[in-house]
Amino acid sequence: MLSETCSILKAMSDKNRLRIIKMLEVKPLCVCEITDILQLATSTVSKHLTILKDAGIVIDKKSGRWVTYELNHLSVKHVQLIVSVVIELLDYDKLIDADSKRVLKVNKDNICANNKR
Amino acid sequence: MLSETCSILKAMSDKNRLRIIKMLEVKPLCVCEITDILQLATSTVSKHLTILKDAGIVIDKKSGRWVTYELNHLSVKHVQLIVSVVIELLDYDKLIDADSKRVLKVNKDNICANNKR
DNA sequence: TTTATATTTCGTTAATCGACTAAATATAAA
DNA sequence: TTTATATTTAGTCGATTAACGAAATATAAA
Repeated sequence: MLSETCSILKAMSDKNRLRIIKMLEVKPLCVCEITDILQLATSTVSKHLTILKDAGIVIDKKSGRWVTYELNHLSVKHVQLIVSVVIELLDYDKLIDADSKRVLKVNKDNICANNKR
Repeated sequence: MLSETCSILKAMSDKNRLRIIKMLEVKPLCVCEITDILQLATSTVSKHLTILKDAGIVIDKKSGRWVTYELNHLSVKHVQLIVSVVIELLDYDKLIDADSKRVLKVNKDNICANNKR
C-alpha cells in the first residue's frame, strides 16, 4: 500500500502530467495533440505518458500510426480515489481551463505533420 | 489550483513523509520521537517536517526544548481532501502498522538523549 | 519497396531531492 | 553563566528527474 500509494502520488506530482490528466478528462487524445497543447518536445510528452501509464492512470490504444491515450476508467481503487479527488481540485484553474478549450478544437490531422520540434 | 495541488502531491510523494503523516494520525510527536522510529538522521527528519509544514499538512508547536508536530486539522480544502484520501489508503500497510504500534510506546524522555546519530 | 510520419527509446544536461555530517540556534538545567 | 540537549540550517554527495535532440521503431502511403 505504502509503495503503491507513493508511486501514484509521484506520477501525479508534476504540473504537465496533471495538465495531461485534465485534458484526457475532456476526451482521448493522441500524443501529437497533447504535444501541440503543452508545447513540449514529443519525446518529453511520450515520457510523461509512459509514467502515467505505468502508474495505471491512463491506458493507450494503438490505431495505425497514432497512439491514443485515455483515462483508465478500470483502474484499481487506489488510483480511482486519488485521481478523482485531484481531478476535482483542478477544476476552475485558469491554465487547465485554457487547455480544455484547446482540446475541444484540436485535430490531429491539422497539426501532426506541421508540428516538427 | 494547479500549482497548489501539485505542491501538495509533491510533499506527499515520499515514503518517509507518508509514514510521518500516518504516525501523526495516531498522536502528535516531537522530532526526536519521529527520528527514533524512522531511523534517519535528525536533520533529515527535520527537513521532511519542514516540507510537510510548508505544504500546510502539519503544524508545529514549540514547548521548551521540544518541537511537537501534529496534523493540521484546519488546513485548506485542497489539503484536507488529498490527505484524508491518502491516509485512508495507507491503512493496513505492514510498515505503517508497525510504525503506529511504535508510536503508542514511544516516549521522548527515554530516547532523545540516547539517540545520537 | 521506398518514403513519410507518429511515437518511443537513448543519451546528455541542468536542476532537484534525500541522505548525511557539521555547525548554528534556542532553551533548560546545573 | 556555563553546560547539555533538541532542533534547524548549511554544505556536500550521489541518485533521480524533466527537458531536449537524435536515433530507432512501426505503420501508412506512394
